[in-house]
Amino acid sequence: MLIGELARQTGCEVETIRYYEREGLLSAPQRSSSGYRRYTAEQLGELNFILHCRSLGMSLADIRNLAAFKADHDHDCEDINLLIDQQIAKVHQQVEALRLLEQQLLALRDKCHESHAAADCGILQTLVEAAEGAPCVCHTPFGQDNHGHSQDYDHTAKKNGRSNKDRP
Amino acid sequence: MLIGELARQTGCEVETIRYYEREGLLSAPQRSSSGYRRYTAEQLGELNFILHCRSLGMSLADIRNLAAFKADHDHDCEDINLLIDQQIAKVHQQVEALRLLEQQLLALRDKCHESHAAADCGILQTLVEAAEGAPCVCHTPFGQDNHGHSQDYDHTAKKNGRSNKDRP
DNA sequence: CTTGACCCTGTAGTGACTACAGGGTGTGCA
DNA sequence: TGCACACCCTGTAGTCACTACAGGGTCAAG
Ligand SMILES: [Zn+2]
Ligand SMILES: [Zn+2]
Ligand SMILES: [Zn+2]
Ligand SMILES: [Zn+2]
Repeated sequence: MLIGELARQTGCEVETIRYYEREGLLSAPQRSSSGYRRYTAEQLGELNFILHCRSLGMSLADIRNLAAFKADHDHDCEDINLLIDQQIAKVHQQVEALRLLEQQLLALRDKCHESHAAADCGILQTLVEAAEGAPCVCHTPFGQDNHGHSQDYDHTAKKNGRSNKDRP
Repeated sequence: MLIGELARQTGCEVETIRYYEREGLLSAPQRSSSGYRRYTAEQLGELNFILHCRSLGMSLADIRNLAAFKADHDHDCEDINLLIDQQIAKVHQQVEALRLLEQQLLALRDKCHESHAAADCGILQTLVEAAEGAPCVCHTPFGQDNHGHSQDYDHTAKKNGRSNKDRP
């Protein structure tokens, strides 16, 4: 099977397959005399495994780990569970963050109903005033006194909690 | 005000401020004789505006547009509403996609309860069998006959209805 | 013998930053 | 005066998971 056929069977693009090989996720296939990649059913399974994991939102690093666990049959599956649990936690946090975001955007959207000049637009006014330190519908949940607003939408929280001196 | 002070007041990192200037989001400040950037209260507001919009999940391109609308006072605010509505739609789609993802991960997690060898792990078995074409708990919602599974987790959907990488 | 579909490698681009390298500037203290 | 040290500058390259070429080679059909 050539790469184009594998791409057709998996729904994965040719360049992505080559990328996975470069990244060491997909084992390097045999080559024809002219250098064409020749795939077997085994590699079809390998690629489907990767695509399945990707569809569950796993990073390529996670998938590499998972593939290593898969190869090491006697290894305890505790690490697999940990990986899945971390993935669940990550996704859950993202859901929560995005739900909050949606509420904030809806509150902001509610500031403008009918068409008018930008200078009078409640949305723009809210954004400009918030930039000057005023409380805003989007980041002031419910009649909350909000001094020093600019520190409140903690954009550093998105990274990992604290920002300044963290080194990965 | 030098760049470090602006960073302290906004909670934005120095390199990010320079990045915003390079990207044309923040107007270029005056320079001291030695080339140091000197910021005024106006630019503090500009930066807070950007950070506020970023905290609402807007892209830098959206923020650039919004800033242009802000400058053009007589422009109709219809475009602003459109931008916000699109942002809401985008976030909503992400929430839905991630909620589905969470359910899929929980279903998969449910395949393993107690610690055992990787070879016997229900999670790994599910993933391997799914790669071979079998239906899987994560992508077969409810006793559904699922032939040709590999086409089902439509990885192309990520292009339009983006999955999880947007909000790290 | 040409057309066109397919294959190869290698490089560069995406978004929104982050992390240096390698240098210059300004202030306080002995 | 010398020096430490905090801060500033530019420019480049890295992150992640691809995607998009450029510029070439291979192969079967007509
Ligand atoms: Zn309006
Ligand atoms: Zn707000
Ligand atoms: Zn298990
Ligand atoms: Zn599945």
